[in-house]
Formats: sequence, C-alpha cells, structure tokens
Amino acid sequence: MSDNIRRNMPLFPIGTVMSLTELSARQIRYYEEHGLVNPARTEGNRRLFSFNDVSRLLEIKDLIDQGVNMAGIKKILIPNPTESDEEEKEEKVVKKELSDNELRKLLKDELIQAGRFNRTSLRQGDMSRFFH
Amino acid sequence: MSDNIRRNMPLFPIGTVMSLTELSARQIRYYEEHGLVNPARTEGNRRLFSFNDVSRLLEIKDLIDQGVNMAGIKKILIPNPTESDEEEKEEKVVKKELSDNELRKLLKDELIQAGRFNRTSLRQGDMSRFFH
DNA sequence: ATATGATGTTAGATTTTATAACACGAAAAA
DNA sequence: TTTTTCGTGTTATAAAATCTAACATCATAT
Repeated sequence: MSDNIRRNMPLFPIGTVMSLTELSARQIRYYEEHGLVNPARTEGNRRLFSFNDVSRLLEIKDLIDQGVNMAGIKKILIPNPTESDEEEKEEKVVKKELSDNELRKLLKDELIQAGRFNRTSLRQGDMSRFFH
Repeated sequence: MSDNIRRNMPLFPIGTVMSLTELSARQIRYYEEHGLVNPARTEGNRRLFSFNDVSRLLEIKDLIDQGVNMAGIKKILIPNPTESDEEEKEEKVVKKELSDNELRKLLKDELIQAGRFNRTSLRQGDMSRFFH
C-alpha cells in the first residue's frame, strides 16, 4: 500500500546508483533522456533515484545484456504507448523490424521482469518512519 | 542472513539522511564524532550512510526528543563499554550522575529501542541484486 | 558567574554531479 | 561499400553538495 510511496522515495544520488547497477553515469542519463527513468531532482538539480528507479535500471541492464536495443526496451518498459509523439513513431518502426521470434522473446522477458519486480516488496519494518 | 549486509550497504549521502531523519548536518557529524554512527566514506571522503546508520540516527533523535543527553545516549546505544578509553571515562562519570529513576527510564528506552529495531527486517525482494 | 554541552553559522577547499559537445566503433541503411 | 545511426566514452566548464575547522550562542550545570 504505502510500499509504493517507499519505493518511490528519492534517495540515491547518481554515484550510488552507478555502483548499485554497474551502469555508467552516461548510460543512466541516456536512459533518462529516452524516458526510461524519471529520477527526482534536488533543489540544486542533482538527480535523486528511488528504489523503483534502481529496479528500472536493473531491468534495463538485463535487457541490454540480452542484446535488446533502446527501441525494444522502450517497447517493453514503457506501458502506455499512446502519450508521447516522438517515441510513438520510433516504436512503430521498431515493431515492423522485430520478427515473431524476437517479439516472443521480448514478451517472455517482459513477463519475467514483471514477475520479478512485482515481488519486489521492500518491506522494511521501520521504513514507516521515513515518512512524515 | 544477508539482510545484515543489505542494511549495512553504504547508500545515502548526508543530504538524504538529513531529510530522512530531520537532523542537521551538524548534528549528524557531531553524533559521529561521539562514535554513535560510523558512516562509510567515498573515495573522496564524503559520508555514505547505510539503513542501519539511518536507523541509528532515528534512535538517537528519539532519545534526544525525550531529553536524553549524549552521555545517556552513549550508554544506551554503545553495546560494549570496554573498548574505548576516552568514552569509558565519560560513561563512568555519567553513571554516577544518573538517579535510579533516570536509570530505569533509560533501561526502558533501551528495551523499547532494541525491540523496535530488531524487527527492522528490510526484506526487499530484489535487494539481492545489489550485491556483486 | 563560569564552564560545559549541543547546535548554528561561516569560510575555504574538495568532491560530485550537471550539461553540452565531440569522438568512436559496431550495426544498420543506403 | 560507403554512409548513418546508435549507444557509450571522454572532456570541458559550471554549479551544487559536502568536508573540516573555527567561532558564536544559548541553555544547563557547577
């Protein structure tokens, strides 16, 4: 219930996320540029990532490691395809470029990821103290 | 089991800890000076706090709010009194200064705190991915 | 009245992060 | 094959966050 709040709390600076995910700052910012994560910002404009953001980046990394490109990852991770305009175009193009086999593979990954990350419950007994 | 590892991972810069605990940087550093927390450091010497550190600071804050002073907090939170030399002296002095009533109060707080923070399990389904 | 304890504030140095631009190799397109 | 595009590395420059150390302050204890 409030687990969502907890998982969405902006907590980590990019340095921490780098070591947590073993992604470079460049990569993390690039994925953000493509709308795959939306870290909060401090007053001073520094990124602050939540547990959900980190999970997201770990998903992305898995997909990257499996050879999926940006377009594919967007297809998999961005739920509502009817909102952006630039992305929508790209996504359509991608769809045509993927074979049935590839699509099945992506779908499988998607389900695997969904399952994996829905289990991510982050029950931290005293996390309630983190909210005022 | 590896929950301990998870809870001890250096994750948070002092700014995050400030908003999480509502303590000032000055206070946090002061408590560290007194050995109440031992945050890790980055290569560049910036503090990185773990969940345990944050819990510790929240305990400290509770005690402060209850009117307990540094000496009392040390008494309560530092487990092994036979290790430091400077602290040991101070602690002995304090012991004499506390009335029976105060001692009971501190003991009660200690038990309350212990109970509260032993329940802090931090089971985060996918936290295992945070370790390499 | 003075000393101590806990915290605020300030100054100057260092680290971390930000954006933007350019480089580059691999893969895709022409 | 040549040319683009994609994903990432690298570099430069600026700004923010944090560090230590010193001094200020106010309440409490002596």
